[in-house]
Amino acid sequence: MYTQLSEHIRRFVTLTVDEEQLLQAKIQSKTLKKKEFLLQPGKVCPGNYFVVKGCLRLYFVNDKLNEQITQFAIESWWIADYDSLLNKQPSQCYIQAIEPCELFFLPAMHQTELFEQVPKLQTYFYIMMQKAFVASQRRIGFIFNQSDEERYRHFVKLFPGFIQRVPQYMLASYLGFTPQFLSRLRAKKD
Amino acid sequence: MYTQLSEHIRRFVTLTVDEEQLLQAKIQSKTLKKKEFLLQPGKVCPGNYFVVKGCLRLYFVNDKLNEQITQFAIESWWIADYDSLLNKQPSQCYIQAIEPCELFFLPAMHQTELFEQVPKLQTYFYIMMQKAFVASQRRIGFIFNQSDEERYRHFVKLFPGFIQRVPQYMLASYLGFTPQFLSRLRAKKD
DNA sequence: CGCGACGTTGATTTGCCTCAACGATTGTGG
DNA sequence: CCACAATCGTTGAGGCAAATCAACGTCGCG
Repeated sequence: MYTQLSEHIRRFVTLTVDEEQLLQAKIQSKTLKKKEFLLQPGKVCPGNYFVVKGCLRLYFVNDKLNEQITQFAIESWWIADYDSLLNKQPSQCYIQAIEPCELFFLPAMHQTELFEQVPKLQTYFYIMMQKAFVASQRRIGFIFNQSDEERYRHFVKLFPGFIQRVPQYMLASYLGFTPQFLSRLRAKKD
Repeated sequence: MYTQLSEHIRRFVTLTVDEEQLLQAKIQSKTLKKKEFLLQPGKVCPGNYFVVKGCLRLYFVNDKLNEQITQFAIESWWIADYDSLLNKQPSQCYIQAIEPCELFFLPAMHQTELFEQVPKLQTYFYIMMQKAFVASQRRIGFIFNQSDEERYRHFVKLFPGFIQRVPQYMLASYLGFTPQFLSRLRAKKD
C-alpha cells in the first residue's frame, strides 16, 4: 500500500531506507466514502493528499451559483488547495470524493520538517509543483486556442477511460461549458 | 542593482553573506533592446531570468496563426519557459522584450548546483513555483467564471498602470479576446 | 413505487468574432 | 525634413458558436 507512493517518488529522486522511514513516520492513511468532503470553504487546507485509490474533484461555487471544477485527482496524484495551503488562508474550495478513496495525508507542518531532514523530498515536491505549473499553463493555452469541441476531443484522447469514471456534468464543468453542450457533442459523433 | 534580487529573496528566506555570494557568482547580467527575443521556438530554454527593469511577454503562435500571450513579466518577476526547461525539450514559445530590459540570468545547470550548496534557495524557488501555480489556477478560475468584460475590468483593477505599458492588442491576446472587442469595451465606459 | 439525479433534445437568445474600412501615430529611407 | 509605409486603434455590419430556458426520458436508490 505504501509502495505506490514510494515508487512514485523513486521516479524522480532516490531515497535511502532511513529517509523512506522518516517519510513514512509523517504520513497518515485516510479513507473517504463517495461524496465525502476532504476540504470545505472556510477551513485552512491542512496539507497534501496523495491518492492511492479513487478519484476526487476540487471545485468552487461561482457567482452564478454553479460549481466550477478546477482539478481532478486520480491514482498517484497529489491534491490540495495550494492557495489556502501556501497563504495559510481559509479555503474557498471544496475537495470531494467522486469515488470511494484511499489517501495518504502529509500534514503541512510535517512537510516543512521533512524538507529540512530530507532535502531530496523538497526536490521531489519542487518537481511535482513544476509539473503542475506546466500543466496548468498548457491548459490555459488550450483554453484560448481550441474551440470547446476541440478541447473535449483532446481531453478524451489524453485521458481515455477517465470519462467513464465521472458524470458528464462534471467533465463539462471542468472543460468550461454546459452539460447540454457536452451532450450535443457526444450525439454528433463519439 | 543586485540588491533588487537580494531583497526579493529576503522576503521569503534568509541567506548568509556566504550564501549570497555563492548565488551572485552563478548569475549573469543581460540587457535586451525593445522587441529583442530572449527565447525562440526550437531552442531549449537555458534557465531562469529575473527582471530587474523592463517588461517582457511569453507567447506562442497558435493554429490560426495568431500570437497567444500566456504570461507577462515585469520588475522582480522570474520568467522562463518551464515546459522546455523542465523537460529539456525545444521550446514552442517566444519570450520577447516589450520594453528595453535589464535581466539577471541563472543558467539551469548552475541552479541545480546552487540547490545542493544552498538548500534555502531551493526553498525560495519552490515558493516562487507554488505562487506561480496558484496564480495560474486562479486565472483558470477567472476564465471560466467571468465574461470577457468582467475579466478585463478585473485585470485593470489588479494591475492599474500596467495597461499603459503594453499595447492594447497584447492585453487582448493575454485576456483571450480580439483587439476590436477590447476597443469596444473601452469605448463603453473607462 | 416514487423521487431525485442525470442525460437528452428543441427553440431562442446573446456575446463575441470576423471581415472590412478608416483615422492616428510612429518610424524610416530618400 | 518630408513622404510614405507600417503599426496600432476605432467603428460598423453581419454571422456563428455556445448559453439559456424549458420539457421530457431514464436510471438508480431509499
